[in-house]
Parts: sequence; C-alpha cells; structure tokens
Amino acid sequence: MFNMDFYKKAELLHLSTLIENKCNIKTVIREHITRTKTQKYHLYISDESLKDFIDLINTYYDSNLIIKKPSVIYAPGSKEFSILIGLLLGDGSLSLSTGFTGTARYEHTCKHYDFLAALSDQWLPLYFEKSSATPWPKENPTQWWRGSQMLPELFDLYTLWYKPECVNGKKVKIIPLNLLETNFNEISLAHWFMDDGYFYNRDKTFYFCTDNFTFVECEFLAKLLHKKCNIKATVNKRTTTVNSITTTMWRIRVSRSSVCLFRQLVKPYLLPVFYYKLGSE
DNA sequence: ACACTAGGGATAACAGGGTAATCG
DNA sequence: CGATTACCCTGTTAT
DNA sequence: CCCTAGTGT
Ligand SMILES: [Mn+2]
Ligand SMILES: [Mn+2]
Ligand SMILES: [Mn+2]
Repeated sequence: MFNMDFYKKAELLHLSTLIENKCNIKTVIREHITRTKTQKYHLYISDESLKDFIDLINTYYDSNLIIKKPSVIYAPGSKEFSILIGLLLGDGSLSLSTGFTGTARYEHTCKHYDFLAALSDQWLPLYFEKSSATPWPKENPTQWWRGSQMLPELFDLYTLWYKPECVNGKKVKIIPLNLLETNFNEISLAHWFMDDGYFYNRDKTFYFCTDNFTFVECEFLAKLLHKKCNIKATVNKRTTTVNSITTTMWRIRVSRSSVCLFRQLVKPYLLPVFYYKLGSE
C-alpha cells in the first residue's frame, strides 16, 4: 500500500490507470482522514494483482527485499525490544498517530518520576530522547506524563497489542502470543513487575495485576514465566463487585518455591524506587 | 507452611482526542 | 503557510 | 495496586 500524501485525488486516479495500463497491476484508491482531520488518499494494490506486483518488485530488488520498509529502531531480539514488551505488559500504552505511525505513552505518579526519566536515560533513548516529561495537572501536579516520538514500528506493535474492536468505546490490550513466545525474558519480567507487580506481605509472595487480560492470556503468561525464567506461577481468581455487578478477573501468583529466584532475577533491572516491591522474608 | 478465594478502596493508571508550537 | 508533531487536557476505572 | 481476612490441604 502506498501513502499518497502529495497527490490530489484526480492525479492519483490518473496514476492508478497508468499503473494498470503500463504494468497491468490493478490498484484501489481509498480515502483516509488523519486524526487531525486532514484528507489523504492511499493507493492499495488489489488482491488479484498482489502476486504480480511482488514478482515485479522482485525482478528489480534483492530477493528478500520485497518492499522497502521504514527502518526499525528497536527490532525483535534486541534488549530494548524485551524492555518494551515488559512496559507494554504493564502500564505502558500505545496510540495511533498520523499516517502509519504510533506513539508509546506513559503516565506515572510523581514519586515514580525516575521511571519516566529512565525511558530516555536508560531504556529506550531513541524513542524518548526528543520528548520530555510533563507534570499534570499544572498546579499541584500529581502525575507525570510522557510520550514517545511518532514511529512506524509502534504502529505495527499497536496492531498486535490491541484487538480491533472496542470495549465501552475503548481499546483493550491483548497479549501478542508469538511475540512474547520469542522475545519475553527476565528483562521484560522486571519491567512488567515495576509496573503491575506487587508483594503480598502476609503470604510472602508476588502477584501480577493482570486484571485486563483474559484467563487464557493469564495462563499463557504464567506458563511463559516457567518456560523463560523458570518461575513457577499460577492463575488466581479475583472477584469485584461494583453497583451489585460482580466481575471476575485473574491475577498471576508466583509460587512460594520461586519467590527467591524471582527476587534475584528481577532486582538487577529495577530502579531503586521500586525496591520496596521486592519485600522481604 | 502453602495455596486459593473473597472483597474494600482510592488513585495511579490507561486511553481518547484537541491544539499550540514547530517544521519544511 | 499548511501539515504535522509533541504536548496537553479529559474521562473513567481496573489496579 | 495495596491491603485485610477466611478456608482448605
Ligand atoms: Mn497493566
Ligand atoms: Mn498498572
Ligand atoms: Mn504501576
């Protein structure tokens, strides 16, 4: 699909017939309104011509370079990508931006300011170095907000981390199974824990607040902990009643036999502000 | 000693979306 | 100067 | 998220 920012619709129509006549490739023009209400047009290769199109491209480019993609800053396999996975499992959120880009966003209470600083200082500098954290609300701030640059690779991640439908007018995060299967590690675990983990002092064990995920997703995550980090974990039930409506949610509990290992594994990656979450025996 | 369920509560998250500032 | 971006504000509740 | 509490093995 081509992003035809610079063509008026009439010109694009002309281009479309030109491509069909000269190259015998059918295209479709689709209207696209950006978030800031600017009208644009996108030129898609129709399904029936897709194979021809790829063949054509392949005769002019290297074998595995089918379509020139925007360069990726933090690719799967990198340490930064594993960090990003942990952040998205936790309190991070993605949103779509103009064109085919996305933004990663974070909001934290003031006492966790270090977390927002670390986004650019330690963890994902190329995403966050051009932005700054802003306090909110203006007078008597209680929280800090920070967004990444708009980036194509974050658009791609958005399509994996959010299901297409809305729930109550909002997108809900889902677990991209394949992505985690290959990229989750103890670094992801540590960042996830800083966000959504806590220590249950009476029973001396760790929980993850995975309320927004389904039982199946939580089960997957618990198994992932065992497979990737050798941490035994189970899925526990939680019921909440609001206005006499009870809803069931699921949380992940680290087994007592894995608590020490968990602590060792995670501590090197934690910011000191979150040491309190590690608890003690 | 461990594992699991039930649930209260207040805010620390999440997600939607508008616009001033910036940039080519 | 218009298009795009980084920030800002809001709504709301699952953490 | 953090916390209190109760049950079952
Ligand atoms: Mn979360
Ligand atoms: Mn959270
Ligand atoms: Mn958090």
